[in-house]
Amino acid sequence: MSEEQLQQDFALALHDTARAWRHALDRRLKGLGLSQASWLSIAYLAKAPAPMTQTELAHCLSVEQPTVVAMLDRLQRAGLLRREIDAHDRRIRRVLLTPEGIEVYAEVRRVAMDFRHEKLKELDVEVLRQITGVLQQLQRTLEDPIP
Amino acid sequence: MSEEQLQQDFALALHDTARAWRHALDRRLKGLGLSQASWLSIAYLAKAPAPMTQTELAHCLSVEQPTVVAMLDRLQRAGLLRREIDAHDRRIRRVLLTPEGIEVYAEVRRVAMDFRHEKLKELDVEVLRQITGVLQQLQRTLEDPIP
DNA sequence: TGCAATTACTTAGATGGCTAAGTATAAGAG
DNA sequence: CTCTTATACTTAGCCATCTAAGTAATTGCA
Repeated sequence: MSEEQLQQDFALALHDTARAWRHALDRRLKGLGLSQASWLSIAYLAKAPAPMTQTELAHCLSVEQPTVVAMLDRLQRAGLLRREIDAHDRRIRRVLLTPEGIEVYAEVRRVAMDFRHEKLKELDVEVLRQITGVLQQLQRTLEDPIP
Repeated sequence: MSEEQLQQDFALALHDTARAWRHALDRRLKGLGLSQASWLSIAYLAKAPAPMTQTELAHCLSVEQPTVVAMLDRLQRAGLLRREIDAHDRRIRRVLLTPEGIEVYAEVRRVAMDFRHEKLKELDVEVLRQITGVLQQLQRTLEDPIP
């Protein structure tokens, strides 16, 4: 197989596997009414030591601000969080999970952890570590603004 | 690092790297007015030995039929393809690239190939081969309807 | 042969991503 | 102190994906 063909296969496998992962996890989370993106938002909010701003959340998730706005709108409608205007800077909204949001996070966290374990347990730990490292390095290369 | 943490890091790296790849390639293709998904559709259509049906294209791309419908609507509006009702089965629309579509494919193919080479050339071929294999295997596991 | 089931495509409406442009507020330069 | 600039969020509008439900045409069984 030519190097060119291999590079094409890799690009396709990266794309398809990421989608298959998201899709399979979304199906698993469907009963809880949350998709992977929503869950990730809630996870970062739950783990933060203090209420985050929307911009901080956008950085954590590596998405743009309007994406966060829409996501929070949905989660707020679902009663899982609320926004509070910062006391010292009226431009800033701090995002807080509601008790219901905290509860949902606990359940979803377990489901996601089980899912990862179930899908990855067959893989050798060293292989997984190596692949993770290569992907992280590739990600940095891709985000390099030079290209 | 615990195995659990490693699995979490892998899941995140898979998701983020796939998005970074798509994003970087989309930026590169923007001058040509095509996103990665559009380009992939055109590539399959260009390489097919005979005009494909929309269902066949959906299978190639591993997406659902409505996704293909929307994609083809856009590409048709852009003048890159047309649909023709099959002579023997009036339910079927065969998709044909226009001369302009064929031209665009030739350009985009070169850009995508250069992009892949540029981003992956630093990686050892054997490592790339191994990762591709693991991702493909994982994808099959994820698509397994059992879970 | 005729109607039920299947198949191919479309429409409707949701999620999740983007860019570009708008609004409100704070910070800083002069 | 004022006016420009920068920051935080929102809105508007697009692309890509999904599921569910609808339409048109064919297949196939009784």
